[in-house]
Amino acid sequence: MKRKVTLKQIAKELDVSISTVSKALRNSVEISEDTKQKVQAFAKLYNYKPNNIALSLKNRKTNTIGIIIPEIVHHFFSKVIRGVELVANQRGYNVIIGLSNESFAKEVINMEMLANGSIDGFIISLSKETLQLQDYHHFNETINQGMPIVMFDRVVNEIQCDKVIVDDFEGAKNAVEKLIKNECKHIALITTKDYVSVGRLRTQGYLEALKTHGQDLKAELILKLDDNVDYEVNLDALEKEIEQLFKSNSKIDGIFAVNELYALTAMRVAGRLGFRVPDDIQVIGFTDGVLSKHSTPSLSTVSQHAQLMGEKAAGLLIDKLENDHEDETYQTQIIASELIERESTK
Amino acid sequence: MKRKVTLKQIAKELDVSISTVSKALRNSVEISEDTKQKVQAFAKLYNYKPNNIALSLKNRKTNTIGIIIPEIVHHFFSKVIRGVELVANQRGYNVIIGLSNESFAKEVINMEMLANGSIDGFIISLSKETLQLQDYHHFNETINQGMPIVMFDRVVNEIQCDKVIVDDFEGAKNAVEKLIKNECKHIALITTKDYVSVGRLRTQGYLEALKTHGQDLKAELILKLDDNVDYEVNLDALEKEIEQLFKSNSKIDGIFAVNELYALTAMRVAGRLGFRVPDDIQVIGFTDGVLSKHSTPSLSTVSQHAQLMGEKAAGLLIDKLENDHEDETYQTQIIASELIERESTK
DNA sequence: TTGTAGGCGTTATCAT
DNA sequence: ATGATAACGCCTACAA
Repeated sequence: MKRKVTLKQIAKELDVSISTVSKALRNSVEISEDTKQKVQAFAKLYNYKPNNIALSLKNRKTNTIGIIIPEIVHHFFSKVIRGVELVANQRGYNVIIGLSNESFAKEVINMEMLANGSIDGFIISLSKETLQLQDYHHFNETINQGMPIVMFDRVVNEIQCDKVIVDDFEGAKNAVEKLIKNECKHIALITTKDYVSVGRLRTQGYLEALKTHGQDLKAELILKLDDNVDYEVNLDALEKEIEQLFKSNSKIDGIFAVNELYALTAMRVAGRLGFRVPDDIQVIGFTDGVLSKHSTPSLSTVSQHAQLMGEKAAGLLIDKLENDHEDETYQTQIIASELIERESTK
Repeated sequence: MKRKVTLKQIAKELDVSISTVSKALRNSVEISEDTKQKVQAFAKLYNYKPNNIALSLKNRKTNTIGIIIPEIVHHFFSKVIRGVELVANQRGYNVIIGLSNESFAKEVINMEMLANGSIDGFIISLSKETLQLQDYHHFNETINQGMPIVMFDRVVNEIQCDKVIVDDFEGAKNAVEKLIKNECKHIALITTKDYVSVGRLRTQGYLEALKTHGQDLKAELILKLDDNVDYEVNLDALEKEIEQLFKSNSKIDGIFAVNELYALTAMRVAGRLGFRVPDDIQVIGFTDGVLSKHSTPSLSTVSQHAQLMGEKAAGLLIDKLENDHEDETYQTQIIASELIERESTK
């Protein structure tokens, strides 16, 4: 077992100084052809590669970016990671991941762990708990220490940094307008409580669409669910809630749901109650998930272009990292959402 | 903007030496209570945290593990990552990801990038291209340099290292036996070409089950698909292949498919051809995916316990990293698969 | 053309 | 009780 070879070892073997080796390997004109040959041949033979850690310490630059997300077993987030990784790799960066698991404490710990020199900058989507607590001190501290942050999707005004978001408001509005155009007169909304920023914006889009098209807002058509309940493991509860919605509003002919699970469950419950999708009820969800495409009927959705978000976020971060003149201006890039029509709408 | 504070700066401010500060912060008995108080208070005030990179260089240990996988937008792999991250974090490690995107070249590049000091060890699942080329030099080189590797799921005998696999053979055999017990007489197999190790093992499990129960092996019941075609974006092609299978064997009453997509597509095609699942045809897939649970009818599957695989892999790796006495013995942990019965079987 | 020295931030060993 | 020094691996300004 041959350990990784260092400059020092090469220098010793060839009986020259460390700096000669270093220069020879970087093809410096200071070094004679002869020595260069010798050194380079030896280095190649022993497969010399500079030690990243030493370089990081010397250059005070790790060429690594940290991404903190609430959950990884989730299509949206894994697509974002793919985008981040793609751009990061192209530009010579590694990606280190931290999962907050929707917990404020884990988010803080993860960030502190990485902020101590391990990475050059963060890409982050806030945990639900952080959104509820509205405690953003760890972000501001990180930024104050000169470490740039790019936030995506779940962002918040209180933090001054670059952001990448999807146009939740417009996306929702378009979706609901589509339903209106398809002659839905009683469009229900299945959303989350307002502290989840994206849920709030999508709700606003729904309201705006109704208003624009002169449809009355009926409170009983709006179902606000507690996003802290894990309905994925507690499907029955979700179904009950939605069933309730249908029962108290027999005229519902359209549904806009702010995520995939709500939308699919709504379709299922509708089917069970004897409604036909899309004939009796049309449904649109808001998601990048796989289930929509494979469900029967397949679900029309507002796509968030998750991978693109990741690419943009990585691009913004690396631009900032590589721009010396500390740009103290922050931008928010808005990714256009896209309505993908499938079988659940006419 | 206050940059991260270092020992040096604290020493300067308090007019003591760097080593005094270092010792004081680690509560060394060598240092007077007085000085300790002063130093610790100051450190706390300026939120001093040791620089990870400097520690890594000094200790020749990064406390970071690298995970190289073919794809991240995939339930199985993201669950594995979650498991790895969970254990890694518990034991004080970070996780850095590299995506091979099923490409041999990217796998090699990613590994070389990380092997130069950035991490202490690897967790890897081979890319399809690597499996085809059967070129494993990069793994052996890494191992030779003293960097431990743990492989999971897509493993290969040629590489000597710890491994975590699911019992593909047994899992497949059990699934097919379930179909046999449910009185299927003509069980089709939808699988991949043999170079994908897991595909091969699952195929063998199918064959074994038939043999054990005295069912004849009929070549026309086996559909071997080219796993290089991305059927996810080319669903039509997949449907055609499967339709062909049905058409040439009108008596098929059971299907075992080695992944989720094949199984779901088979169900859909079966439905379209007028068969009813599970009454006319029973179907079992092999996967940890979400689609199975949410499809109609929901799909019975062999679960791989992906997260557990990740946890085990991380545990094995960290054990090896923290055991000085270079254990030159390697173990292969086999995770028991589990047949999850849903609506696609009786 | 080659080598020396200093520094990135930390800790450990060995003086004082 | 405190401090100087060396080392981890690398690079580079400056000597020789």
